[in-house]
Amino acid sequence: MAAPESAPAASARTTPDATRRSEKSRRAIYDAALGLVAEVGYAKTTVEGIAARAGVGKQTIYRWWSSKADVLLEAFLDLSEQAAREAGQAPYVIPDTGDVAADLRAVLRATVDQLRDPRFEAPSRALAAEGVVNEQLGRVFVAKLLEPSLRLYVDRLRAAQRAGQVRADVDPRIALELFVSPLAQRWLQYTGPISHEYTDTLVDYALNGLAPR
Amino acid sequence: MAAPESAPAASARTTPDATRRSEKSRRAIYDAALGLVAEVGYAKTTVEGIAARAGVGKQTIYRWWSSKADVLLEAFLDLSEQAAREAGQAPYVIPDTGDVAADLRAVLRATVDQLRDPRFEAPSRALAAEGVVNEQLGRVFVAKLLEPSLRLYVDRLRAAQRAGQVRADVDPRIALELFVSPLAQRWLQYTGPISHEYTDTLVDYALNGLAPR
Amino acid sequence: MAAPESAPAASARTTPDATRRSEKSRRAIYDAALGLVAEVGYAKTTVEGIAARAGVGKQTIYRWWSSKADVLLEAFLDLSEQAAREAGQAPYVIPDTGDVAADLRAVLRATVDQLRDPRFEAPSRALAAEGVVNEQLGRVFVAKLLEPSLRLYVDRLRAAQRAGQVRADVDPRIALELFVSPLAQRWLQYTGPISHEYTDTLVDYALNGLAPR
Amino acid sequence: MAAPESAPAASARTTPDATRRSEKSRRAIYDAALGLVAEVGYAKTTVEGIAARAGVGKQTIYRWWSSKADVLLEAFLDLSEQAAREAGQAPYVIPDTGDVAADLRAVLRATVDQLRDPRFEAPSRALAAEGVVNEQLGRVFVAKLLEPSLRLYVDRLRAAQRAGQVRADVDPRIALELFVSPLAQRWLQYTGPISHEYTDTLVDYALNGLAPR
DNA sequence: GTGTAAGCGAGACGGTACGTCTGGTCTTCAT
DNA sequence: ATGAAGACCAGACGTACCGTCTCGCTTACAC
Repeated sequence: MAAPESAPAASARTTPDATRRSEKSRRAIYDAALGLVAEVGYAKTTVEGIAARAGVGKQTIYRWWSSKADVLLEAFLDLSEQAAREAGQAPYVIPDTGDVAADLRAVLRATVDQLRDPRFEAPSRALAAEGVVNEQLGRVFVAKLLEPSLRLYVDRLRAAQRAGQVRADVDPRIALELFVSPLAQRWLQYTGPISHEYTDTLVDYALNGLAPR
Repeated sequence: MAAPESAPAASARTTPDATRRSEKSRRAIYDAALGLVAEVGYAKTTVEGIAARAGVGKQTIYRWWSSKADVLLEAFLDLSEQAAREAGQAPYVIPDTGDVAADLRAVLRATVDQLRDPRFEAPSRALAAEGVVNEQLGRVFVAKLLEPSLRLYVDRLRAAQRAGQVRADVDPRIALELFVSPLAQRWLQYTGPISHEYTDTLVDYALNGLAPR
Repeated sequence: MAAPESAPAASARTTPDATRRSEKSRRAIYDAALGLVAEVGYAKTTVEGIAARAGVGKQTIYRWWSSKADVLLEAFLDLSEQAAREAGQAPYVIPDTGDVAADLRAVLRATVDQLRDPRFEAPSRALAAEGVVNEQLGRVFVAKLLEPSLRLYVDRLRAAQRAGQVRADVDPRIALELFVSPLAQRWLQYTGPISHEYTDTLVDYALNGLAPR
Repeated sequence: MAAPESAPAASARTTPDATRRSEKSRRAIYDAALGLVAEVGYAKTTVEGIAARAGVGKQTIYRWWSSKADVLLEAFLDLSEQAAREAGQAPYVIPDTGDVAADLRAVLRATVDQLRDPRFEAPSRALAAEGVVNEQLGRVFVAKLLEPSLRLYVDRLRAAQRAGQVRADVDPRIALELFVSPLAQRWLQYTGPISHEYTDTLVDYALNGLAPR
């Protein structure tokens, strides 16, 4: 009797051959997806609309992705990688000038600026929202996009611990949330305005504590 | 002068008469909406489905609400009020035992417990997600549900300032974010596990600061 | 044994008290119904629309009539009676000048003129159409509106038989259809144009026969 | 000057491609439409019902037809063609035995039988009714279904004229109405019963005239 | 003259169907 | 065999009316 695995197309719907994949279509789909999300928002972006704008058949999308969220996630990952490459030599690290407070202030100010970049705003907000409600996507979003950035904070805080600027007993992964999460929540949930002063204040409070010294 | 038309309302599509509203239908719609969101999730909850489960005509929903999100928001507000009433005498205030650290730990532990209550989880997550992407709803969600709770922290922190347990120069509205936002983000975005130890740690870090004293 | 009729409200849904009926509303409903049918056609005329235009509650319509068709039928009957009263003393009879051919030509010419009166056209066409598909209404329509007119032809043809102008062995009720039905069909089904010449021809063919003499 | 939009179709909502049309769906829709009209009547037949019974999406109906009446008209035309093909060799002509009276009696008797065939009754009555009130449909109904049949009478009457059995000066198109229209009216409007005796009588009256000879 | 019980205007209600839109699948043809 | 195109089944959308059911509010008859 035949091995249960060797059947070419028993259960699965004949996995497509990735080597024949059209790179042009993939790019066009990414561009269309990001463009539509930026222009009309995530909810009004449809697979049909992406296909039409990309000049692609719907099946070409469904062949390679499972859903609108999936397309957008990959498109956004691609955009991020691209942006990272463009950023060039100043890459995946938080500067270490020796003054952890100043360094954190600087990187948070840069984050504030990026959160306001309309190129990123719509898709990242859309993905974050979908991730809230779609746990599977949310975890991928966090793992692929959020955690890599948070890891930089962990590294910088560890260096600060070695330099004696941060208590040795704090868990850096938790510590970073004291200034990152407030910014994230204000951005995501409109719970308050975002500004350089605000993030500066967060760094101050977090490092020095709310209690008097 | 003879008015040719007695119609008073020019633009609106004849606002319904709220005094004749069926309380029974309203309750049935709330229950159906919350039930469906809990069972099949927000995305698969439809107005048609809510109407069917509530034993109500679709028009009765569209007469009083403008969208699925609107129904769910009100349903959840109602649920919250109801829960608050049931909770009884221990209501809208954070206890003040004189030890601000202990008080914050206690209330955050209670919040952790509530976030895990399946009765609240699905609808509040759904509303939060919708609020991320739908600014109008998001602002209502924050104003009606989030801010009232945050205000309690502001009050407690101010008392702590008066008692000399919190620096007089900190802005309580920002300060509270140091322990509230991390919890919120972990819950919303699955960026990490939630536990009593975790929130205890947040309170410690926030009050004492990350820097050595 | 109790009279089977006198029961006040056993099974029925409490028959309304006709003595208290509002004559003003009845008239307003007739006018609204005829007006709407004339303006937007039967299909787009709704009970709701009639009620709104008549300044009347929907229940006032459903209290006295069973359906849109029923309202319109009565409205049209009322209109016909009114028109008949206006027409004055020369009413329900076909003139008898002694020349049956001339008399039939005259009355058919008058019918042609009436069929073209826009005041009658829309409602009578609408009723006729509804009667085609709704047998109950159709029979009432025929009994109340059509048969009384046909009876006049029967009378006139009988007189002609007595005068020796029409074969004694023909059934007048069938004979009249030879000239009435063609006109009716052309009008109802758009199978051909309607004119005085046309009806004159019908009378000629019917009386003299198609076969050579 | 460059065209800002490549969209070729300005007004139309992208006409569907008829070459890709599903023949299976078309047949299923015809069958469902005729079946429903026969079973529950025209008024209670809905597009939704047709789609459901045909196992077809609603859009597939709206893609190819504009309304319920339109579907039914085509379905009925198709049915008629089919019936004609089945009828086979005995086709589109009225027999000519040399005796015009006998021939007309025979064909009218056949018509009576057909009018009572329940397979035809419901849809043709429904279409006729819709045609009364919807002029556009009515004219198509007449042109496609009625006139072709009437033409046969015209041909037969002309032959009778050549044979000297019908007056040379009568217009056959009008003459045929003397026996066809009465039957049509009785059937459509329930103005009287239909039988072979009745149509025999009509032929007699029409050929020989009402006046004594 | 006052009470009571209808009819009334109004319109909310549970429903059905409308005609449209989108999701995801399947089919056809060109490359 | 992939990809563009788009027809297909499915089903939710928000709207329009259906016929029923309260609501107050006039009437008008009975007391």
